[in-house]
Amino acid sequence: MSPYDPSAFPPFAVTVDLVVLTVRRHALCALVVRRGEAPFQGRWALPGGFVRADEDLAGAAARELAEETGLSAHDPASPELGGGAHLEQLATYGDPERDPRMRVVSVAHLVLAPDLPAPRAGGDAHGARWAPVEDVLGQEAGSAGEGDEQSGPLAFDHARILADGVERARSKIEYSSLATAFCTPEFTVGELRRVYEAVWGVALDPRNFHRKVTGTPGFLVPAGGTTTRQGGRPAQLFRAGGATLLNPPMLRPEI
Amino acid sequence: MSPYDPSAFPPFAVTVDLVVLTVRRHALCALVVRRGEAPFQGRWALPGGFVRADEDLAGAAARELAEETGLSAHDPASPELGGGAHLEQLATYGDPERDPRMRVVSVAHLVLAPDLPAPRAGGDAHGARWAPVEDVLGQEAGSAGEGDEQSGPLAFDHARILADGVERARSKIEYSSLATAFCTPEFTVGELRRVYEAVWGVALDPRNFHRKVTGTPGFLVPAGGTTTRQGGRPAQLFRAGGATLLNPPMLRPEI
DNA sequence: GCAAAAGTGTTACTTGTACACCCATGT
DNA sequence: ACATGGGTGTACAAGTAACACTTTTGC
Repeated sequence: MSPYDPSAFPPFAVTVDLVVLTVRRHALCALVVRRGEAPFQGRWALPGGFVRADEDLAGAAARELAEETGLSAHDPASPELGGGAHLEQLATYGDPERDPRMRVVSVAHLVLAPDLPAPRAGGDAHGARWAPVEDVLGQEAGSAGEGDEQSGPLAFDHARILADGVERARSKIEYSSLATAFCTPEFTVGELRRVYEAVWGVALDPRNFHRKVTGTPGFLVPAGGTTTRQGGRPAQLFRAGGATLLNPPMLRPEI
Repeated sequence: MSPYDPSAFPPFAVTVDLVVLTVRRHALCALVVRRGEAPFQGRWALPGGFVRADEDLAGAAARELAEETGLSAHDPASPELGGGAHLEQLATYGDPERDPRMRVVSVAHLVLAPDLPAPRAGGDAHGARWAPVEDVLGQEAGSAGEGDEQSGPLAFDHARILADGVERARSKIEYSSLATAFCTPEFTVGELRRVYEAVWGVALDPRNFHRKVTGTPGFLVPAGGTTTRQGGRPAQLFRAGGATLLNPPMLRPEI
């Protein structure tokens, strides 16, 4: 077979799968939908779907995201849309056996969103929920859940995709301002710190954290007001600044 | 269209493209091949080809690499094969217009290899060369070359893919031991330092660099002998140690 | 001897870390 | 008054940066 011969090539289906992460009740959670059809009927899976013939990969991911959650994506390449979630390509999964029916190559995308109302079951999903990643990726298969929420491990290779997405998020907030994507447009230093604590699963020193983020030029810009929504002394409100790279990085505590 | 409906999906061609990087004569170079057919006939492009129906993405990338260079890839997931090059997935490019003939989704892979003999033009490529990335990505279009080597910018969106691969390599050697993939199995501290200098395009302090890499446990292991192949006082030979993560990272000088 | 590259020592400075301590609100 | 979270000061440890200096080869 000659390279790029337009007439002879094996046909593939191309899909996008979404790792949608948020922070809820001090835990990192992922959006999962219940599958309505075989294979893996009744199992939880990542949201996703086919790429259409005329759309690019990021466009397909943004469309699926809107269909499943109502969120609008805000691709860093495109101009700012207020309130949009962060969207980036994660990796591509193309094992010949990953879908028992046919050859499917899936381009996984990572979405980081602020805490949202309960997800709406959009499109063809028969149910949707925010699953704590610790539960769905937990080593003890089938024992960690609260009961009826458990339906075995994720469908297809989605556990692997989710693990890769979580690892990407965990490492990327170290050296970028990505953690602000988990916050509402205006947030306090403490809220941002609780994001780091939930994503990393560690406790950070509030004093040193405050100095670090407020002392990095361009990372945070004061939004003007204060809030007491977390209790205690009123805290300054900030917005994400223009700086996307955090140098020196936020250090993740060992173990 | 229902998700995962095996009968109705738009057909895609899936290819792998390779960003093969090496360090030659103090410069970071990428492998490019001359296209033998339209479109972009006669232009330089990244090596690549179709994914076969029964192979996975990394397998297709390793096969193309062997066909174009004779190199064997050493996927970090699989056991160590002596002398293999580092191979990892880079990103996927799927703009509907990226290939004028049909819908092609390309899964780009990044390969880091030690300095090799002149590339052999394998398979269907009508020529192959190591192109300094500074030349092929240089801002001055058409002026930087030495003359006959120039044939305009890279075909398709390959300039973008190459830029992404170079950026990945530049950032990843900061916090991992990946730079050793550019070295022969046994190398000196000075040779490793020249890799960093070539990839980053900066000069590093030889004394501090030596302390940094030899003082990081597990990064380098003594191989036993010495060499004077770089002139001067004999230098100890090392192999890459088991440590893949470099903590604290090697700091890339500003600007 | 001289140049070149490999290593070691030392010092000044920057940054992270672990605290003690005070501030401003709700109850 | 007290609890809760916000924010500042400070001392110590650790790591970087910029050097001077010695070692061992080839020419």
